Amino acid sequence: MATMTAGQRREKARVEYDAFIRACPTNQLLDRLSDKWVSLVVAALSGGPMRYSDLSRKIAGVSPKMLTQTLRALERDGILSRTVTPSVPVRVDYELTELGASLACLLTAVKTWAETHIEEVHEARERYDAEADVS
Amino acid sequence: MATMTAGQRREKARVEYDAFIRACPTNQLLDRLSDKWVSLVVAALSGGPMRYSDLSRKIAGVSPKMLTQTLRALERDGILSRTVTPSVPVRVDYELTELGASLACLLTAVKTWAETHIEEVHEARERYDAEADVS
DNA sequence: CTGAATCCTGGGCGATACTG
DNA sequence: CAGTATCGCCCAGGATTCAG
Repeated sequence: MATMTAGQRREKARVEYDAFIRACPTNQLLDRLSDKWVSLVVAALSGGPMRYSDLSRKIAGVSPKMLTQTLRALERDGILSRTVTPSVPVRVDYELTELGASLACLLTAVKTWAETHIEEVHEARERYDAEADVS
Repeated sequence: MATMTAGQRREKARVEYDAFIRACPTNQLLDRLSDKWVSLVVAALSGGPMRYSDLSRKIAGVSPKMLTQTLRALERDGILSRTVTPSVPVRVDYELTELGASLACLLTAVKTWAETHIEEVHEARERYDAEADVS
Protein backbone atom coordinates (compact mmCIF):
# COMPACT_ATOMS: atom_id res chain seq x y z
CA MET A 1 0.00 0.00 0.00
CA ALA A 2 1.18 3.47 -0.80
CA THR A 3 0.03 5.19 2.36
CA MET A 4 0.83 4.58 6.01
CA THR A 5 -1.62 4.65 8.84
CA ALA A 6 -1.28 7.41 11.38
CA GLY A 7 0.18 4.90 13.77
CA GLN A 8 2.77 3.72 11.30
CA ARG A 9 3.82 7.25 10.57
CA ARG A 10 4.12 8.02 14.25
CA GLU A 11 6.02 4.80 14.77
CA LYS A 12 8.49 5.75 12.09
CA ALA A 13 8.89 9.20 13.54
CA ARG A 14 9.34 7.70 16.98
CA VAL A 15 12.16 5.42 15.90
CA GLU A 16 14.00 8.25 14.16
CA TYR A 17 13.40 10.58 17.07
CA ASP A 18 14.60 7.99 19.52
CA ALA A 19 17.85 7.72 17.63
CA PHE A 20 18.19 11.48 17.76
CA ILE A 21 17.48 11.51 21.45
CA ARG A 22 19.91 8.77 22.25
CA ALA A 23 22.63 10.66 20.40
CA CYS A 24 21.94 13.78 22.45
CA PRO A 25 24.35 14.15 25.37
CA THR A 26 21.83 16.03 27.44
CA ASN A 27 19.38 13.21 27.21
CA GLN A 28 22.00 10.63 27.97
CA LEU A 29 22.79 12.46 31.15
CA LEU A 30 19.14 12.97 31.95
CA ASP A 31 18.59 9.27 31.52
CA ARG A 32 21.29 8.57 34.06
CA LEU A 33 19.93 11.10 36.52
CA SER A 34 16.47 9.75 35.90
CA ASP A 35 17.43 6.50 37.50
CA LYS A 36 16.10 6.51 41.01
CA TRP A 37 19.16 4.91 42.56
CA VAL A 38 21.85 6.85 40.75
CA SER A 39 21.30 10.08 42.59
CA LEU A 40 21.13 8.25 45.89
CA VAL A 41 24.40 6.46 45.26
CA VAL A 42 26.16 9.61 44.15
CA ALA A 43 24.81 11.49 47.13
CA ALA A 44 25.93 8.73 49.47
CA LEU A 45 29.42 8.66 47.99
CA SER A 46 29.83 12.42 48.00
CA GLY A 47 30.62 12.04 51.69
CA GLY A 48 33.58 9.82 50.93
CA PRO A 49 34.35 6.25 49.85
CA MET A 50 32.06 3.46 50.94
CA ARG A 51 31.98 -0.31 50.82
CA TYR A 52 29.31 -2.31 49.10
CA SER A 53 27.61 -3.30 52.32
CA ASP A 54 27.81 0.27 53.61
CA LEU A 55 25.93 1.46 50.57
CA SER A 56 23.29 -1.22 50.81
CA ARG A 57 22.71 -0.20 54.40
CA LYS A 58 22.79 3.55 53.83
CA ILE A 59 20.48 3.31 50.86
CA ALA A 60 17.79 1.35 52.63
CA GLY A 61 15.51 -0.80 50.57
CA VAL A 62 17.73 -1.32 47.57
CA SER A 63 17.97 -4.85 46.27
CA PRO A 64 21.46 -6.25 45.62
CA LYS A 65 20.59 -6.53 41.97
CA MET A 66 19.78 -2.86 41.51
CA LEU A 67 22.70 -1.71 43.62
CA THR A 68 25.15 -3.71 41.57
CA GLN A 69 23.50 -2.63 38.33
CA THR A 70 23.69 1.01 39.33
CA LEU A 71 27.29 0.78 40.51
CA ARG A 72 28.37 -0.96 37.32
CA ALA A 73 26.72 1.64 35.13
CA LEU A 74 28.32 4.48 37.04
CA GLU A 75 31.70 2.78 37.00
CA ARG A 76 31.42 2.29 33.26
CA ASP A 77 30.67 5.97 32.82
CA GLY A 78 33.69 6.92 34.88
CA ILE A 79 31.59 8.47 37.60
CA LEU A 80 33.01 6.27 40.32
CA SER A 81 35.90 3.89 40.85
CA ARG A 82 35.76 0.37 42.17
CA THR A 83 38.65 -0.93 44.25
CA VAL A 84 38.94 -4.56 45.21
CA THR A 85 41.08 -5.54 48.17
CA PRO A 86 41.69 -9.29 47.90
CA SER A 87 41.61 -10.01 51.59
CA VAL A 88 39.43 -12.63 53.24
CA PRO A 89 36.68 -11.86 53.05
CA VAL A 90 36.89 -9.69 49.99
CA ARG A 91 36.58 -5.96 50.45
CA VAL A 92 35.36 -3.61 47.77
CA ASP A 93 35.41 0.17 48.00
CA TYR A 94 33.54 2.61 45.82
CA GLU A 95 34.60 6.20 45.44
CA LEU A 96 33.61 9.14 43.29
CA THR A 97 36.05 10.08 40.57
CA GLU A 98 36.79 13.68 39.70
CA LEU A 99 34.17 13.43 37.01
CA GLY A 100 31.73 12.02 39.51
CA ALA A 101 32.45 14.88 41.88
CA SER A 102 31.60 17.42 39.19
CA LEU A 103 28.37 15.54 38.60
CA ALA A 104 27.66 15.74 42.29
CA CYS A 105 27.91 19.51 41.93
CA LEU A 106 25.11 19.36 39.41
CA LEU A 107 23.01 17.41 41.85
CA THR A 108 23.71 20.11 44.38
CA ALA A 109 22.36 22.67 41.94
CA VAL A 110 19.24 20.59 41.48
CA LYS A 111 18.94 20.28 45.21
CA THR A 112 19.24 24.01 45.66
CA TRP A 113 16.59 24.71 43.07
CA ALA A 114 14.29 22.13 44.61
CA GLU A 115 14.61 23.57 48.08
CA THR A 116 14.14 27.09 46.81
CA HIS A 117 11.06 26.43 44.70
CA ILE A 118 9.39 23.42 46.22
CA GLU A 119 7.00 25.68 48.10
CA GLU A 120 5.82 27.30 44.89
CA VAL A 121 5.25 23.89 43.39
CA HIS A 122 3.23 22.76 46.39
CA GLU A 123 1.16 25.92 46.29
CA ALA A 124 0.55 25.44 42.59
CA ARG A 125 -0.59 21.90 43.25
CA GLU A 126 -3.00 22.94 45.96
CA ARG A 127 -4.44 25.62 43.74
CA TYR A 128 -4.79 23.14 40.91
CA ASP A 129 -6.41 20.49 43.08
CA ALA A 130 -8.74 23.03 44.65
CA GLU A 131 -10.03 24.05 41.25
CA ALA A 132 -10.57 20.44 40.38
CA ASP A 133 -12.76 20.03 43.44
CA VAL A 134 -15.03 22.87 42.38
CA SER A 135 -15.74 21.46 38.98
CA MET B 1 8.31 -16.88 63.61
CA ALA B 2 10.13 -14.27 65.58
CA THR B 3 12.54 -13.16 62.88
CA MET B 4 11.96 -11.64 59.50
CA THR B 5 13.53 -12.82 56.31
CA ALA B 6 16.08 -10.59 54.66
CA GLY B 7 13.45 -9.71 52.10
CA GLN B 8 10.91 -8.73 54.71
CA ARG B 9 13.40 -6.54 56.49
CA ARG B 10 14.36 -4.88 53.27
CA GLU B 11 10.72 -4.47 52.37
CA LYS B 12 10.06 -2.70 55.64
CA ALA B 13 13.08 -0.49 55.15
CA ARG B 14 12.02 0.21 51.60
CA VAL B 15 8.59 1.45 52.63
CA GLU B 16 10.00 3.74 55.28
CA TYR B 17 12.72 4.97 52.99
CA ASP B 18 10.24 5.61 50.22
CA ALA B 19 8.28 7.84 52.53
CA PHE B 20 11.45 9.73 53.34
CA ILE B 21 12.35 10.03 49.70
CA ARG B 22 8.94 11.22 48.64
CA ALA B 23 9.16 13.95 51.25
CA CYS B 24 12.50 15.08 49.84
CA PRO B 25 12.15 18.02 47.47
CA THR B 26 15.23 17.06 45.51
CA ASN B 27 13.83 13.68 44.73
CA GLN B 28 10.46 15.08 43.81
CA LEU B 29 12.16 17.28 41.27
CA LEU B 30 14.37 14.44 40.08
CA ASP B 31 11.29 12.35 39.57
CA ARG B 32 9.83 15.03 37.33
CA LEU B 33 13.01 15.44 35.37
CA SER B 34 13.31 11.69 35.13
CA ASP B 35 10.27 11.59 32.92
CA LYS B 36 11.39 11.24 29.35
CA TRP B 37 8.82 13.67 27.94
CA VAL B 38 9.04 16.38 30.56
CA SER B 39 12.41 17.70 29.47
CA LEU B 40 11.33 17.60 25.85
CA VAL B 41 8.17 19.56 26.53
CA VAL B 42 9.99 22.14 28.63
CA ALA B 43 12.69 22.46 25.99
CA ALA B 44 10.09 22.88 23.26
CA LEU B 45 8.22 25.53 25.20
CA SER B 46 11.34 27.44 26.15
CA GLY B 47 11.19 28.88 22.65
CA GLY B 48 7.78 30.39 23.30
CA PRO B 49 4.12 29.34 23.63
CA MET B 50 2.86 26.44 21.57
CA ARG B 51 -0.44 24.81 20.77
CA TYR B 52 -1.22 21.19 21.54
CA SER B 53 -0.87 20.08 17.95
CA ASP B 54 2.35 22.05 17.57
CA LEU B 55 3.81 20.15 20.48
CA SER B 56 2.71 16.78 19.20
CA ARG B 57 4.38 17.57 15.91
CA LYS B 58 7.55 19.05 17.35
CA ILE B 59 7.97 16.19 19.80
CA ALA B 60 7.77 13.45 17.21
CA GLY B 61 6.59 10.06 18.30
CA VAL B 62 4.68 11.07 21.40
CA SER B 63 1.25 9.53 21.81
CA PRO B 64 -1.63 11.87 22.67
CA LYS B 65 -2.00 10.09 25.96
CA MET B 66 1.53 10.76 27.14
CA LEU B 67 1.52 14.30 25.86
CA THR B 68 -1.64 15.12 27.76
CA GLN B 69 -0.41 13.33 30.84
CA THR B 70 2.85 15.25 30.79
CA LEU B 71 1.20 18.59 30.16
CA ARG B 72 -1.29 18.03 32.97
CA ALA B 73 1.42 17.13 35.44
CA LEU B 74 3.49 20.17 34.55
CA GLU B 75 0.44 22.42 34.72
CA ARG B 76 -0.39 21.05 38.14
CA ASP B 77 3.12 21.81 39.31
CA GLY B 78 2.88 25.37 38.05
CA ILE B 79 5.60 24.81 35.46
CA LEU B 80 3.40 25.81 32.57
CA SER B 81 0.05 27.49 31.96
CA ARG B 82 -2.81 26.23 29.84
CA THR B 83 -4.94 28.77 28.03
CA VAL B 84 -8.16 27.79 26.30
CA THR B 85 -9.58 30.05 23.62
CA PRO B 86 -13.21 28.99 23.08
CA SER B 87 -13.30 29.61 19.35
CA VAL B 88 -14.37 27.09 16.74
CA PRO B 89 -12.45 24.94 16.60
CA VAL B 90 -11.08 25.16 20.11
CA ARG B 91 -7.59 26.52 20.56
CA VAL B 92 -5.34 25.69 23.48
CA ASP B 93 -2.00 27.33 24.17
CA TYR B 94 0.70 26.12 26.51
CA GLU B 95 3.33 28.44 27.89
CA LEU B 96 6.08 28.24 30.49
CA THR B 97 5.40 30.12 33.69
CA GLU B 98 8.11 32.05 35.46
CA LEU B 99 8.70 29.01 37.60
CA GLY B 100 8.92 26.90 34.49
CA ALA B 101 11.44 29.28 32.98
CA SER B 102 13.67 28.95 36.03
CA LEU B 103 13.42 25.19 35.67
CA ALA B 104 14.46 25.55 32.05
CA CYS B 105 17.59 27.26 33.35
CA LEU B 106 18.38 24.14 35.30
CA LEU B 107 18.00 22.08 32.18
CA THR B 108 20.42 24.45 30.49
CA ALA B 109 22.93 23.76 33.24
CA VAL B 110 22.48 20.04 32.74
CA LYS B 111 22.91 20.53 29.02
CA THR B 112 26.11 22.48 29.54
CA TRP B 113 27.56 19.83 31.81
CA ALA B 114 26.58 17.10 29.39
CA GLU B 115 28.22 18.81 26.45
CA THR B 116 31.34 19.56 28.46
CA HIS B 117 31.87 16.11 29.88
CA ILE B 118 30.23 13.72 27.46
CA GLU B 119 33.59 13.02 25.87
CA GLU B 120 35.08 11.92 29.16
CA VAL B 121 32.12 9.64 29.70
CA HIS B 122 32.51 8.11 26.28
CA GLU B 123 36.22 7.58 26.84
CA ALA B 124 35.52 5.98 30.19
CA ARG B 125 33.04 3.64 28.54
CA GLU B 126 35.48 2.61 25.85
CA ARG B 127 38.14 1.94 28.44
CA TYR B 128 35.68 -0.08 30.50
CA ASP B 129 34.44 -2.08 27.54
CA ALA B 130 37.98 -2.70 26.33
CA GLU B 131 38.93 -4.22 29.67
CA ALA B 132 35.86 -6.38 29.54
CA ASP B 133 36.99 -7.75 26.20
CA VAL B 134 40.34 -8.82 27.59
CA SER B 135 38.87 -10.85 30.40
C1' DC C 1 31.34 -10.16 51.92
C1' DT C 2 30.28 -9.20 47.21
C1' DG C 3 28.07 -10.16 43.84
C1' DA C 4 25.80 -13.39 39.57
C1' DA C 5 21.79 -16.02 37.71
C1' DT C 6 17.10 -16.97 37.51
C1' DC C 7 12.24 -16.47 37.75
C1' DC C 8 8.17 -13.57 38.00
C1' DT C 9 4.92 -9.78 38.51
C1' DG C 10 2.94 -4.84 38.12
C1' DG C 11 2.06 -1.08 35.87
C1' DG C 12 3.83 2.24 32.58
C1' DC C 13 3.40 3.22 28.03
C1' DG C 14 1.91 2.84 23.31
C1' DA C 15 -1.90 1.93 19.92
C1' DT C 16 -6.51 2.56 18.75
C1' DA C 17 -11.09 4.29 18.62
C1' DC C 18 -14.32 7.61 20.06
C1' DT C 19 -16.35 12.53 21.89
C1' DG C 20 -17.35 17.70 22.27
C1' DC D 1 -8.59 20.61 17.29
C1' DA D 2 -7.89 18.78 21.70
C1' DG D 3 -8.31 15.59 24.13
C1' DT D 4 -10.63 10.90 26.84
C1' DA D 5 -11.32 5.86 27.39
C1' DT D 6 -9.86 1.28 26.93
C1' DC D 7 -6.99 -2.71 26.02
C1' DG D 8 -2.85 -5.24 25.90
C1' DC D 9 2.12 -5.81 25.74
C1' DC D 10 6.46 -5.64 27.56
C1' DC D 11 10.26 -5.31 30.51
C1' DA D 12 12.27 -2.81 34.59
C1' DG D 13 12.99 -4.11 38.80
C1' DG D 14 12.11 -7.03 43.16
C1' DA D 15 12.56 -11.67 45.46
C1' DT D 16 15.26 -15.51 45.83
C1' DT D 17 19.07 -18.53 45.54
C1' DC D 18 23.75 -19.78 44.77
C1' DA D 19 28.87 -19.01 43.97
C1' DG D 20 33.82 -17.19 44.55
